[in-house]
Amino acid sequence: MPIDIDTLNGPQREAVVTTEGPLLVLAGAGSGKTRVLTYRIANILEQNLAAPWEILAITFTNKAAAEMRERLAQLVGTRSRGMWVSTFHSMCVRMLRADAERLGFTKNFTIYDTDDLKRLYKDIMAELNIDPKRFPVNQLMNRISQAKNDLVTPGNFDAHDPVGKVAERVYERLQERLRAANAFDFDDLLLYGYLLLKNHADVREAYQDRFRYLMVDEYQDTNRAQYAITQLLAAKRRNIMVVGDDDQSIYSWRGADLRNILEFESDYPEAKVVKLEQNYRSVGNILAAANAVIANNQHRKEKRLFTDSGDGEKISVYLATDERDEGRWIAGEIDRRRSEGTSYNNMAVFYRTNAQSRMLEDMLLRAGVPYRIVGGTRFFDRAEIRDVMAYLTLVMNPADDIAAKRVVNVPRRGIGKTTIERIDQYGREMNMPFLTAAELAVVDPDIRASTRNAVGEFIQVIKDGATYGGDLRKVVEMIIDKAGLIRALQDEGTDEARGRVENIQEFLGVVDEFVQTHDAEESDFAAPTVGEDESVEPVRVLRGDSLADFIEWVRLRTDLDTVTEDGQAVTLMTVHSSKGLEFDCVWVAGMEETLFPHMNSVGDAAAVEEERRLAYVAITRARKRLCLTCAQQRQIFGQTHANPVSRFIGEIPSELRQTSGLGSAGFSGTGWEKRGSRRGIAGSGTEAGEGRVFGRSSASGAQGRSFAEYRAATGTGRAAGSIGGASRAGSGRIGAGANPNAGKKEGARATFAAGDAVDHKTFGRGTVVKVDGDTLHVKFAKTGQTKKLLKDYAPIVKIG
DNA sequence: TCAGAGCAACTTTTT
DNA sequence: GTTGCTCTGA
Ligand SMILES: Nc1ncnc2c1ncn2[C@@H]1O[C@H](COP(=O)(O)OP(=O)(O)OP(=O)(O)O)[C@@H](O)[C@H]1O
Repeated sequence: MPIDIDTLNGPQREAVVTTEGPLLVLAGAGSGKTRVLTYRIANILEQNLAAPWEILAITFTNKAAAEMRERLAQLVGTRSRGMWVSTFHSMCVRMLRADAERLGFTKNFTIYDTDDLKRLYKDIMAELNIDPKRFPVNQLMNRISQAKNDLVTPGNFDAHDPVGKVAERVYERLQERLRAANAFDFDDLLLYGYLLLKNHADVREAYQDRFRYLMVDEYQDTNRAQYAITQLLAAKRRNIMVVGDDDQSIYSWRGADLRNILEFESDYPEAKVVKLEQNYRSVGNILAAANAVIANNQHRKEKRLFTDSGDGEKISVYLATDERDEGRWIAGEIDRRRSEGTSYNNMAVFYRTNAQSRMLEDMLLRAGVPYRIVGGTRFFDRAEIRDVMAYLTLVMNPADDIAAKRVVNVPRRGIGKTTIERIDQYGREMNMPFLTAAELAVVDPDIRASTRNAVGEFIQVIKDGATYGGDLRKVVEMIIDKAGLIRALQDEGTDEARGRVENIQEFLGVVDEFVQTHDAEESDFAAPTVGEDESVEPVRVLRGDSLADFIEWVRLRTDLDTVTEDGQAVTLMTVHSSKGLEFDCVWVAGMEETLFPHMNSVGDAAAVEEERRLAYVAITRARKRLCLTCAQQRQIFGQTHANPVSRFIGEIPSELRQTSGLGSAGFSGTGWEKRGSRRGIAGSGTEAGEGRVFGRSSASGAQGRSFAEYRAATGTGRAAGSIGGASRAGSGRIGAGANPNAGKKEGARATFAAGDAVDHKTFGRGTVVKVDGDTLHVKFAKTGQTKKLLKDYAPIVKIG
């Protein structure tokens, strides 16, 4: 089946058939860059110019990678199987797994996320006697992260300011500690990936020989490390295609450097440049607005961008009185669009900062609009899940001190701060991992016998864990069991503990999901090895049967990766997360000065330009309809601020806009949005036990989303089906609107009376014991306490 | 050694 | 509005 390049326009086709030599596609939003890249790969495969293992495609997120793989499968069927389509970070993990020893690490290294890393920083700062008051951890972390992204190693770190001097010391110690723990942080993946290629010529050549074709999407947001890796990989064959839009560069704070794409032509003087000028995504008005806004940036390459589709509706601007009104209006509009036939999946609400999601969530909840949130607290960030992960990690990598210290006394074994400190210090003096030092502590007569026993017990859990074999799910279950994590929680007997147990059990569901989505068909080609025969097809490695694979998968997973078409729900996310996506209807909330553009950026011309690019990204995600909202006043930090309307709104020509709000104009309420009345969604009651009305687990308190919600959002392909009823039940409860139709009519205008069963977003289920004007007295089952709540404000709905 | 209370700083954006 | 830290009393 030849691929159908007739659906492409002239320049797109040109890019697709230009298979040899460097190629730059620099083009505006929605012009089909990603599509071109995908078709180009399909074409290369179709023409037998390269085998699938000889092609490397880099995307910005894992989700984008998965989508591209899927798209390729549609185009060329099974031929694309096993191809390396991944993010820079994932690719580096693979490279490092193959050759970790060269860098003084072992294959079973751990990847530290921000939370782990912060612990390590605090540890180091205590060790080096650095006062976190004078030198904030975050500041040091940023500084060092920046250095890593710029490929500055501790030896080259040359700072003269006070913070820099301190950072220099911390950086040096950090790398020592990470190496000792056999761990990489996110930035290290790139840094060491680069160093591996740079310093080991034979390894570098193996990669250069393997990959005949190299393609990088979203090239405008690559940082120095990613750029350098790309350069090294492409150096030999120079068959590199990069795709991007300088107007969509929004990650400079993470080290992304526009020069990488702007200077592509000087890096590769023989490069062919293709411009795409037709936008296939948005209607005329939206495109005109985007063009007008971005034109205000001084430092950019002028680009033409047109569309053949009609003007469409005007851009609607809603001036809300406050953030509550804003959310309420958006919910109402979503409802309206939905009744006009747009599915929830084709709608999205964006915001500049994660903190803004709270009010939006609350209002959608009241409106009965199902939503899913991208970002914020993740399921895997919950304490109990992190504990489980720490045990698993430790079994795989006993040198991981952060993990060891995290769970040495979880569940409570009576190992206190003093003992931990003692073991830690001994370990550091003797230059050995915490776990080894702990082993010696078992025979240390200076430590109480009971404590020594407890330490011995802990070590045994880890040692036994390493001997378990077979089925991944079984292994994980056995480790959890041996550690006694569930038992300890059950003994607590509180509702909160029960919620945690539930989460751990749901975590086991994640393991199943992982195993099922990583079957033999999904296996990837093994990493290149030194001296391999180019003509022989590399073996394909199943990356889904080991603890190491699972842990890596969890670590590199982001919430964005969980956005699927499964279930009907509106998507809520930051503008940053929306890059590369598209929706029929888009609402952008918080279009105010100091929020968007953010106050930290105002006053710095370059930063304002980046904010404007961000606005450009937001606007260009919309296919048919765009609404921008702002609030006259808004609570930030618990204080009320009155901010002017964002300059970006003013930059949209007024004839393209239609303004409403501030009072009543343009809003036809239906009654539910009034304070005090609401459409509670009586739980569809699919889950055994307590039905959850809210997206958060009522049993486990307010931290993070419930797994049910998470899973609903994940429900990837086949896994969703195989989890079966549970999964479907889950997807019915993404966010608020359990069943999109439920509660729509009859649930409206709920008032409260004594005896009503209610569900509170934070406190869970309860019963109204008394109604006192606007004040409800609710007795909550979980705490047994009675709380006074203002019925107009509390996130509460009537159930049953 | 540990739990709970009280308090402080926090939020710009993420692989 | 929350999360993580310190302090205190048992
Ligand atoms: N030649 C074409 N004919 C019809 N539709 C097209 C064509 N090219 C692209 N599209 C559609 O336009 C939309 C945008 O394409 P794509 O996501 O590849 O653009 P992009 O340039 O990568 O966008 P952005 O930079 O904004 O992420 C997609 O829905 C795609 O299917």
